[in-house]
Amino acid sequence: MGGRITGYTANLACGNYHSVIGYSKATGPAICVAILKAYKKCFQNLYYVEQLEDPAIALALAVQTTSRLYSTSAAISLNSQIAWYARAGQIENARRVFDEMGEKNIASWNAIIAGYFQNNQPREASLLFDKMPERNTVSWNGLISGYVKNGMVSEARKIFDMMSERNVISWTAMVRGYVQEGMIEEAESLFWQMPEKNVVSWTVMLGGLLQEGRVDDARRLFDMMPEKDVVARTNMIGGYCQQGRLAEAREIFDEMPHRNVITWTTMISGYAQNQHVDVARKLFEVMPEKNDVSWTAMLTGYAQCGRIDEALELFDAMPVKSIIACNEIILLLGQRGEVAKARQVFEQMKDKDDGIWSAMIKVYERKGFELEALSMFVRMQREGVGLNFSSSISILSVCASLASLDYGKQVHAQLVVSQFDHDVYVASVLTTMYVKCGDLVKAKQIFDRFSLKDVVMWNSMITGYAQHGLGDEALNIFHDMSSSGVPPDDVTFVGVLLACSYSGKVKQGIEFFESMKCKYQVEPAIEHYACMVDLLGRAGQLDEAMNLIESMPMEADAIIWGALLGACRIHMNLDLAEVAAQKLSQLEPKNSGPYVLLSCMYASRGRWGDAASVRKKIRARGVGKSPGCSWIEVEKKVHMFSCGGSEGHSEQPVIMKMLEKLGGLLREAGYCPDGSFVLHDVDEEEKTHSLGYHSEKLAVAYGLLKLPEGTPIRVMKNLRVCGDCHSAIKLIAKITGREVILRDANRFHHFKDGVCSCRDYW
DNA sequence: ATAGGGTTAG
Repeated sequence: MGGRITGYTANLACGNYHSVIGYSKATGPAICVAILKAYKKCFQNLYYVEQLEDPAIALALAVQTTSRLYSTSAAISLNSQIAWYARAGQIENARRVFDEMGEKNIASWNAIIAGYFQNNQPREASLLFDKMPERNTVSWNGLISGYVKNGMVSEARKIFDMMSERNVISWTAMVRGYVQEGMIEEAESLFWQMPEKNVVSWTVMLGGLLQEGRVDDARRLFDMMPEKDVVARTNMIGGYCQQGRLAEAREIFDEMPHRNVITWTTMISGYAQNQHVDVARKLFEVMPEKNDVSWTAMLTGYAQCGRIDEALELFDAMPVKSIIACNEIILLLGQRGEVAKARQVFEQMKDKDDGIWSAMIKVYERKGFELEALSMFVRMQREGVGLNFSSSISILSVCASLASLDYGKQVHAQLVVSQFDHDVYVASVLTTMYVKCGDLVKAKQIFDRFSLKDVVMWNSMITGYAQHGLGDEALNIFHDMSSSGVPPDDVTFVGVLLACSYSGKVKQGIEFFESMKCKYQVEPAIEHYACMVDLLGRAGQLDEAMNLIESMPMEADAIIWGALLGACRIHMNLDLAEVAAQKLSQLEPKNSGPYVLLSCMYASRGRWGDAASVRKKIRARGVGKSPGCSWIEVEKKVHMFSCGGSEGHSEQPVIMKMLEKLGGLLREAGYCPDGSFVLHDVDEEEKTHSLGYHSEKLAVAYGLLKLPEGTPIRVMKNLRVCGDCHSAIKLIAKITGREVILRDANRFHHFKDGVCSCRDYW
């Protein structure tokens, strides 16, 4: 029987799985487990074999498959069952087997203790260790490695010192512990003290040096090794690859007597990560055996150098789609804007980790599918998936752009529980969220709690104050930032310039703009020019603004022309407005907004002929408003408005579909639209108002009028309020005597008694 | 089999 076990091991190592199965004629319980492992490798494209978490099911499968061929009966020992359950993360089941078993030997105790360590319960493990009737070296070593796994190196060292008889494994585990904590000197000194070393100990030390980036030291150690096996060589290859020293890596690779999957994968990923994807692909094609890790390595190689089509092709061909590969593909598809496809990959995954959820949410957030992102968040809550660092940041950004304070607070609460809120970056995003939702007090509270602020933190507060027109407060923060020693970056100056712009500090703004380059070494980017155009324009210096646009080192974009157009509206400069509107219509052919605005300007001057000719231009281009819908949130009740659709209601079904979808999302998100749903088809409105009303905004205004008296109106989706809508809301605020706070893409508008208090509204 | 080493991502 012993001989057969050796045969099995050798065959397993060489990948001759069918030979392994051939040995099962004379099988015992231990062998049966081995067969299963062989099966797992052999049938790796059978997903359920990979998924076996229950030894009972695994056993049934083994008996079924093997007995069909060789009439095998088998059992898995109770000790193995303990380990099996523990590996699968089912520590309760492991404990049940342990508690129910009649006679426990040392191995049973060792197994359950190791299980608790694996499942990150070091305290329970050490309690059990104290209760053990007798201990052997395996028990002591298990304790060392258990503590190391849980990052408790000093505890491990105590045990190590306490042991009366240490073997190579005890020493190696301890060295590994120091390596893991980056305590490389301690690791080295212990390593050289070892009374006896084997390949594994050498490899652990080698890995430690490589982890520190000391490749040449590692190579010296490597050359000193009395024997080198696959693992040691693979380790060395990986080290060279990480430094981009591919030639040296390849030399070791070529000289190796045996290579396994991991060796090949290491080499392939080395090439892929160093801009040699095609070389990697050639190796990938010839490698004798691939697993999902090799496929994933190849895939990420393509992904990282932007060869998306090849990455997708590889993904489709993958027999087992690893979580990592799915993650990569979801992000890639997202970048490409193929959001629905990304969602499909997401839904098809059998088990999702928290990273996958954040990837999907990130895609939605980046691509502007805010409601979908929120709906994913709600689904996460329902399925008990906690927020992690990345998903909480995405959700907070979504809350910020929807001005959804309710969800924002929910996320905040969870961040407090998980203590992620101690992180400066998270806190910065949190601050931004409160700012965008209009809660400046809360934002400032969070901001003040951090004594060590980073740039992002400073920026979010400066920009926050600036966006609310609190120029002096913003500049005060900038002043504090300067004295704190954190150097400002490009974002800081966007905030500073905005602050100057919104509070009319023209001279100061120009000074900041000039000093950012010479004093702070921040090169002005297009955003800064946009701020300056805005600043000069608002102040009525339209020619200066135009001169700046013409002298810019880069081509002006839609934001810049939009800023100029806005300024023209304030100061009624029709000539420049024509220029700006024309540029805008070139840059954004589908956006009819600029021409609508222009026609309004002519109309307000009584120049009906010009207004009509501009509207003709809009029609000639065939641009209608794209169908869309918008919602407002009033005391947890949702009011929805449809808008757009070209003339003749041709897109009405599309809109209705969108509304249905939106309604589903909102219902799922915990709103109760039934009974408080207001659907407005605004095309009707549009007919009665001959001039270019922005129907969506008008719908909102109309909706406000219909709200029950005394209803507090808090926050809206970020609408861009255009002139006509503005007067409508103003009028309604006067009629109803109700206070309305409305968030624009740029700032807050405050309507009371028919007066709007936002300073620089055009 | 119960203790020690290597590969894929944010």
